[in-house]
Amino acid sequence: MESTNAVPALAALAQEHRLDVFRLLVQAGLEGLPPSQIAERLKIAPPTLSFHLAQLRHAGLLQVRRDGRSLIYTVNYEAMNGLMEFLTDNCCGGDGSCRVPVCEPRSATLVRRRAARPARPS
Amino acid sequence: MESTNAVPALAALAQEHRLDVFRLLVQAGLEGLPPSQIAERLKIAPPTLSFHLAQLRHAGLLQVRRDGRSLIYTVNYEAMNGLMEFLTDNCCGGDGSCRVPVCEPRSATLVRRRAARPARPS
DNA sequence: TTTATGATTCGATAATTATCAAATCATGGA
DNA sequence: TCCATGATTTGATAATTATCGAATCATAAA
Repeated sequence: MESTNAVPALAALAQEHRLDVFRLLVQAGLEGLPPSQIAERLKIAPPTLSFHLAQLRHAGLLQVRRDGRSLIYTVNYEAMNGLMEFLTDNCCGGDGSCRVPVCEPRSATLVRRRAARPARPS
Repeated sequence: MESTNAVPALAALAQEHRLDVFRLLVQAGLEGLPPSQIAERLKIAPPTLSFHLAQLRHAGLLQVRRDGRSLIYTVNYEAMNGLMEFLTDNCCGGDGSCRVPVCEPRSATLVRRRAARPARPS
């Protein structure tokens, strides 16, 4: 994740409806949900939801696949983890004391420790 | 961190200058930096920077203290960690496979594992 | 008190964004 | 082919946001 991607991603999340949608899909996991169900659960008008889903997708935070007449939206966990890493990059001067969040559904490798840098002269 | 706080926090970060400022302060750690140095490093006009610092502060992401004529801005790590937790809340249906990011400068307890929920019937 | 410096606030302007009714598109079934 | 359903796109409107010159505020030193 770079600055170029991070700002649109954060902007996408910085809206009540979109944040709700994103969090719902984070919880839904790889299975995902169609707009009809999201709209019903969160009480969002279909055109408005469609607009927000497009924003999240263009920001790289969501992926979409088709299943018959339904579209299925899922979280792009790689982008989500990349954003977390970007925000905490070189946290506290990179003393190695902080950890990066990693969310990988049904995977074994879940937490990576940052490479520690030599302490700065004080 | 709740939804009420998360949207303003994300909105605060969803702007190029503010994201740069925040990340610079994340790296600066508890020591922090005065606006004059931030402005110089990031090439931001003082009134504009002041506006952005206020946004970040009102969002709860920054704290400020005074040192003579200078103000010193620092990251509110608790708010930062709360935001991370909120975004990854119940990740992947809460199967316990994901971890929460925690950044605590000069602290020992750095990663907390989520409480796993019983698996849903499939 | 006067002056200098670091920082914020005011005010005006330009640009971006959220919403939803109506129309359109895409797929599957009759 | 025609119809029904799930979803998106268009278009218009209302609301919010970023920027910076000029003015103001706060602290420290002369």
